Amino acid sequence: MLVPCASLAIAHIMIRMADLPEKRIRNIAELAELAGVSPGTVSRALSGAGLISAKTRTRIQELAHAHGFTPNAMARNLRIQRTGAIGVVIPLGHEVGQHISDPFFMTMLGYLADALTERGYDLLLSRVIPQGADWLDRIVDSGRVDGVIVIGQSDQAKTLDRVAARYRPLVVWGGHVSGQVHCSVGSDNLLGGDMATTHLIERGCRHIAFFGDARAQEIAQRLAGCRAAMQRAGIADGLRIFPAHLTADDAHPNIAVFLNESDARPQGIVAVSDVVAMSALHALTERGIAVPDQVRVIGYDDLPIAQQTVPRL
Amino acid sequence: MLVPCASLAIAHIMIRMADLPEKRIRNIAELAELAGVSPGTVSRALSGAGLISAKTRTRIQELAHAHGFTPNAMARNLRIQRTGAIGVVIPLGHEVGQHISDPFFMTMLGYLADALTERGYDLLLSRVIPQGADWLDRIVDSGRVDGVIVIGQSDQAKTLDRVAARYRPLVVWGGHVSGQVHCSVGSDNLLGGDMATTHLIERGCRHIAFFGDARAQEIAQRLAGCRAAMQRAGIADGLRIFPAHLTADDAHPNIAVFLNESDARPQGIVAVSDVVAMSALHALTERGIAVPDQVRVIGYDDLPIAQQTVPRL
DNA sequence: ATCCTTTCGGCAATCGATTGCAAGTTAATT
DNA sequence: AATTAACTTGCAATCGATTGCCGAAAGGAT
Repeated sequence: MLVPCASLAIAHIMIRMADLPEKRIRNIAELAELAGVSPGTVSRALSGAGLISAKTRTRIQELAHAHGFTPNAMARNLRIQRTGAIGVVIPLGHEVGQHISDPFFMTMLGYLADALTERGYDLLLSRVIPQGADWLDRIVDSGRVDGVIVIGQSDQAKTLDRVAARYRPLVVWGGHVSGQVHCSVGSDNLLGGDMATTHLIERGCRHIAFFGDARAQEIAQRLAGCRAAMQRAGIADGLRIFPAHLTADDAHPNIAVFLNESDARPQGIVAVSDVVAMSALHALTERGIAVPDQVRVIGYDDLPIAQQTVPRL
Repeated sequence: MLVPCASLAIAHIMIRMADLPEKRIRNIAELAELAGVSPGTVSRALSGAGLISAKTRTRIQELAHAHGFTPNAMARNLRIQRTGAIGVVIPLGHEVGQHISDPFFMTMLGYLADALTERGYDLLLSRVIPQGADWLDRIVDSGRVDGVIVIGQSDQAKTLDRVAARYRPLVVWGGHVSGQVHCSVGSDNLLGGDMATTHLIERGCRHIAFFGDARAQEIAQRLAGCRAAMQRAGIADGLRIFPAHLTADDAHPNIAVFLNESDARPQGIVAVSDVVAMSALHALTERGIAVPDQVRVIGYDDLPIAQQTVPRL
């Protein structure tokens, strides 16, 4: 006999539901029914500005609060065509092994998160490995974000330009080249590379090693700045370039190998990022090479963590 | 005469639109009209598994691709009640000044982002300063995420328990206390605190300083472990506690002040996190105190950045 | 007491995609 | 050739909230 069992179970459920301090309200319509008004009225009561009497509003708001009801944000987003979220995209084009846990990204992300959440935006993070040309279109057209921040141009300048031509709330962290369509924010890589190199030259370095993979636009610009400074000092042939990757694990052995080539040991190292610089520091101290007495090292990003190394960068 | 101007302008616009390789398709219905089928068919063609003939599918897919059309993810999410995003929440209850840019959060976030994006999930990040009891309800009921990860219990154990009782896809990074309702993942803080302290005791430390604010549950547990180890060694009165905050800026002067109290300088420092430990290292080296010869320091999190300090933690 | 002005709240369309059901078309079998 | 089976595709409801428009009710003025 199934029927008695079923009704017993149902009765049980009903009792348990009655035990609960409140029945769970799932949408505006249910709350409207409970309050004896129409869904539209509930919407106006909860979302603020609509024309509605003060007492109806407070009554409905209290009811909503008592039942722990929060209107579904996605339905709202769909209707008003606004999400309150900014997409942060990290394209890993030239460095497939690089992870978001890289200190540079994390620092960037941290500051972005602070700034955005302080302004009431949420942050939708995607790490993409660009394959095909529509990776950015998918994010931009997904309707899930009000704007997009791309961290690093990687090797995707063409895609960025194409999307930027039709989608305005797009900002790219990275270098700037004349003629580019997309809006980019970032440091002056050319000048930075120049400054770093000049700094080393002024301190007597003649042989300088540049650690970094010039396929990414930003890095290429830093290298160009570095070259310019060397040329100005008339020691353009003292520059050696090592395509160190941006991950610490990768950079470290790379640097170690290089240091073993004893001929023409550089007196200065320009590292393309602080992570690489720290990796270099490490390799140097392991071999008992004094920094900065024998070899000077200069990094780039000025990450907070770089302040904690001994010796400091 | 406005009319000719207007029509000229319109003609101009139309010409420019014709110049474009394709007209922009904004939704499934427009693409359906273009393809001469119904919206439902387009949906089936693009979303994969539906019953539809192979040639209609490829035809529509090519059309969609040619026009750079991507279906609106939010509408889809609303309908299928799934978002493909996991909410990561950082409640800053006891430490209002703490930012996401704190290295511990960043490291956590980095690994989470790697793991989630590798599994096809996006990551919706919110930093909340809990006020009122419904901060977590708002996130959980917003309908924007399929699950929530809370990083750190802060002082919100009650709220976490209440929400966990009705919402299952909720995981909290933090300590575990018997009787708690919410599911937590984390290190064994009690054991960790014990191990760190024992390590120092074994190396001859009798006076030990604990740096950390015990209001947060995790930290309280680490302190308890520390106490236990001291008691076991019969030197329970050698422990001093300093409520250092979790930010480096805050911890540093705190520690400096403490070190100036020359009486009973500790031989060992148990720092509640690596950031605090690094801060302590800093303050010590600034004063020319040898680590680990005069004072030993031990941290907690084992962040990658902690490997880069000299001396190592 | 009647008329006019304001304010309140309900109805229904809308945002864009998904999907069960049924109708229509084609292929297969007897 | 007729009947059945198997596919395709269209129709329309649905997810949950927002909002323009219109009728109803309340308040004020004469």
